[in-house]
Amino acid sequence: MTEKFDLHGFLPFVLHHTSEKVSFGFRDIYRDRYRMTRSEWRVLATLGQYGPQTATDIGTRTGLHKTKVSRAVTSIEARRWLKRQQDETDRRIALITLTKQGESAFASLTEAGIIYNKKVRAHLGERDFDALIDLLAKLENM
Amino acid sequence: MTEKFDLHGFLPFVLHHTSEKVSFGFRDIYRDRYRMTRSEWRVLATLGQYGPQTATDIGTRTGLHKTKVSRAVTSIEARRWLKRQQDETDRRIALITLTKQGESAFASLTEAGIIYNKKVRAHLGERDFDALIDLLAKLENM
DNA sequence: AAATTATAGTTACGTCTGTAACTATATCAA
DNA sequence: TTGATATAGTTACAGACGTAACTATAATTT
Repeated sequence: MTEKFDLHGFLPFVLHHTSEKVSFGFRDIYRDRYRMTRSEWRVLATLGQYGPQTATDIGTRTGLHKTKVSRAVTSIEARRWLKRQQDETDRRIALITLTKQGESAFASLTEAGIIYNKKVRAHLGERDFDALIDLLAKLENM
Repeated sequence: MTEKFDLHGFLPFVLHHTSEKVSFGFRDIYRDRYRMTRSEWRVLATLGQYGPQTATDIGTRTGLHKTKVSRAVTSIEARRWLKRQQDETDRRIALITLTKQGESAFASLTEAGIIYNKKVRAHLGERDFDALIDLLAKLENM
């Protein structure tokens, strides 16, 4: 007896669909306001939230591939939103730090992010929203 | 008083990160077995699950942009995994149907999909897994 | 110390994607 | 009926991405 496959219960499919849908609304904001890609936004947000760190740290925290991180860092650097300073004792790595302009772009986007997130939370209901966040966090630690 | 932004509670960010992580494992399967892209797999899966339908239907069900659907359909057609037959009364649309080869690729991948999904379900726990699926479904209908 | 292996990060190349413009057909309005 | 608008789907172009190969440096092994 073979089991039946059901797309609605297939997590990679459902998760991706929902993720894209939820991301759209906020993507418009950072794209229209600053012409940023998703990778760039994710790198900026990680630097804003966790402070100065290496490219590898950013990759670990965002789940972005190191080439995406590298390209995003290069392009954000070109806007003067971050600076790199090479580590003296290990010259392979560099500490990446947001500039004041970078911090202020981050502040501007997080302000919009909080509003956006509230909308989603209201739509879904606070209880369900919080439960969802918890479940996703649990899933990330697999 | 300004609220503090927290990436861990920001749904677009968390959702995308988790989605990519969960998708990786299964992506390897359809990529290595058939050299398919994610869009192609999603189109194939939708045709397999819901049967013959138009490109617009596929787009609605997958959330894929119509250009992605168009390209995926063209490339799956080139493998002889689907056929299109133009509607007689509305010649803008075509009904897309899997061939036997398409059905058998779908069967092969869903078999692997069921196994993969079970692993994730076991990891997360059945109760949590089912709760997560329900919450995502609720979110999709926003 | 020299050779080997591992890690951080970048780059080249081909593929995939997003946007906008386009073709073709159908529907609606005057 | 004609003209205007809407819908289905494709395509061109530029930009983003994934893979693998690469450079540079550090750590480990012999």
